[in-house]
Amino acid sequence: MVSQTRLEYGFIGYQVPVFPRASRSARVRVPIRKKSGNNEKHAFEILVSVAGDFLQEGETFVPPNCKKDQQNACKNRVLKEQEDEIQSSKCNLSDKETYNEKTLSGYHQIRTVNKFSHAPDQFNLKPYSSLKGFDKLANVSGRNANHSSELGISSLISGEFSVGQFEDARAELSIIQTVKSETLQPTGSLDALEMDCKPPHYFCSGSKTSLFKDWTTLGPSRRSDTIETVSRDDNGNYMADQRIKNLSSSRRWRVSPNLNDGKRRKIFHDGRTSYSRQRSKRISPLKRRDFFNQCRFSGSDRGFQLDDRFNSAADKRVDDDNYCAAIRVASSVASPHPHPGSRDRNVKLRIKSFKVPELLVEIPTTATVGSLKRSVMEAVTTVLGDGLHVGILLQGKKVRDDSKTLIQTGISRDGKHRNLGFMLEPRHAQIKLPRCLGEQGITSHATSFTLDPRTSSISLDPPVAGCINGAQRDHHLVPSLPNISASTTLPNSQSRVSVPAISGEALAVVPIHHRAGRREFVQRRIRRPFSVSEVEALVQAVEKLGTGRWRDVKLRAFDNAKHRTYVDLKDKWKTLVHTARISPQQRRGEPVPQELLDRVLAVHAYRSQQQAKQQQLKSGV
DNA sequence: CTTAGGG
DNA sequence: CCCTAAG
Repeated sequence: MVSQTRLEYGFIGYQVPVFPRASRSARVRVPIRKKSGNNEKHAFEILVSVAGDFLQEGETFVPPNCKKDQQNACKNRVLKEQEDEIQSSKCNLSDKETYNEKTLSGYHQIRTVNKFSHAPDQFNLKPYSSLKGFDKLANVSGRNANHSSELGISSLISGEFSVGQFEDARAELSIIQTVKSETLQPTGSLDALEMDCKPPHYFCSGSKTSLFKDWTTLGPSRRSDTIETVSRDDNGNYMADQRIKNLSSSRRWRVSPNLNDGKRRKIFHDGRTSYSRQRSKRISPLKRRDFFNQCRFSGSDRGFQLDDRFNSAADKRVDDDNYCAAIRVASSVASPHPHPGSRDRNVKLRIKSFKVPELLVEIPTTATVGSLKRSVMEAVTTVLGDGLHVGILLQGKKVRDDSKTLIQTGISRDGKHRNLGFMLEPRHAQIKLPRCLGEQGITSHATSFTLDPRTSSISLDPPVAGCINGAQRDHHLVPSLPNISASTTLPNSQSRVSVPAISGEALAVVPIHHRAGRREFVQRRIRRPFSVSEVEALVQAVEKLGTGRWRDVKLRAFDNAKHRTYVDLKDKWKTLVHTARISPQQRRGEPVPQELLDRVLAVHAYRSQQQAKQQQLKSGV
């Protein structure tokens, strides 16, 4: 039985950011920046650069421990050659076929030469159905502000999206063994989306280590949608990087769409219900921890300030919330005479940007491109449709009272520097779920799905079912309820189940500072059994270096295997020793040649002996 | 960040 | 593979 190789894709295109996988190993960020010239050309560059974030199994790579500037230099070299390649191939970017072929193949070659192994995994989501609602979204007026914007957002979200990607991705799929999504989208980085009564535009964002300094659009647009670019300053980039660093692990909203019926779910409605029910059925004890981890929920007072042009203390306060989508109102242009008492004046709010939570798609290599597209589609719609509500952020503070007027809250005054923000937040709170209570952090829908290549069906990932399911019962309560998770006040996650001696009343009013000590959940790495040749390499290295120098072993024998950390190697050695000791009948997986196992035992025995001697010496002296 | 071990 | 105490 051949184990299924799977791909992990991250997405950043249309406001679907990718966050770094949690890992202790170094991660390279991908670059993208704005240029104001030929958008299609840029699209290509971006794709190339984005591809740089995906490492292909079995190929060499820049060692994690290599100096950062070395890495960058390396990357730049790749990029340079890449660009040269483009020039020489004279690929016509306006011709989609040519564009795809040239760029991908060209890039592939170059990166191989340069020991970079990447796969193009950039997707851009293209709204191609009616964009009704954008007008509503753009113009929010009077006391209906909340309602209006929610309408607009809902319309936007409910709109149909197609998933654009390379046409020849199929070929790539067959080549790529595994793709890791790397950091593409730092938390809170600028995701400006101009939505001024226009269709959404495509863009991606970069980070400090970007090869490109600015923003640009992503991918050729099938439609004649306007493409705009939004720039961000270097300082913003830097800050974004800092944030990412602090996060140090990925936060994903994993999506578990149910595609078995082949029908498109209705966002915000029936889909949600049927969803959770099915998920809850599939929860397995195996994933209990993940389940717990994913129980965390986004408090209603979190959000992003995405637009660097609005940098402020308030921005910093919320900037590492990358679960919530946020909408930034660029300017609230009130009437020329903003009298406090003039209630019938309208306020025009222009939403500058918002952010969609991260999502992760896991899909077998044998899946078709079509199914991949479908997967992404489902992932996106599921995340978006799983229930969001709109939060209002005024000068960094959450406006909870829905009954206040804009004037009362100050939203209508002085449109220019009001720092008004909208947040798209998960609808469901976890507050009624004791098991989730102590969990730090947020996240209401963290789900995942896998796609079966044969049936093209998407299976739901068990872990998250229960919490979401449970939470949904309470989703009406959420928007103005204080988040009582009180997690940050608890010593640690040990208090997860049994809440310490804090009265319920106290809990209810404990202010939440989610970002402090909040933990992300992390996608468990894909299991990748060691091949015989890997075992061979490992044994050889250990024979040479001995046990206890796993970093050196890594460098020596697995330097080009990005997915094998020294901890992995140490663990593998441990299991090898175990395997060597048990009877062959008890062994599982690909059989390891007895010869290797003998060597394992020999080395192990020798090292143990040495260690014992050391101990004796110590105690003797 | 690495090691070493338990889970 | 994950998690983490220790160094």
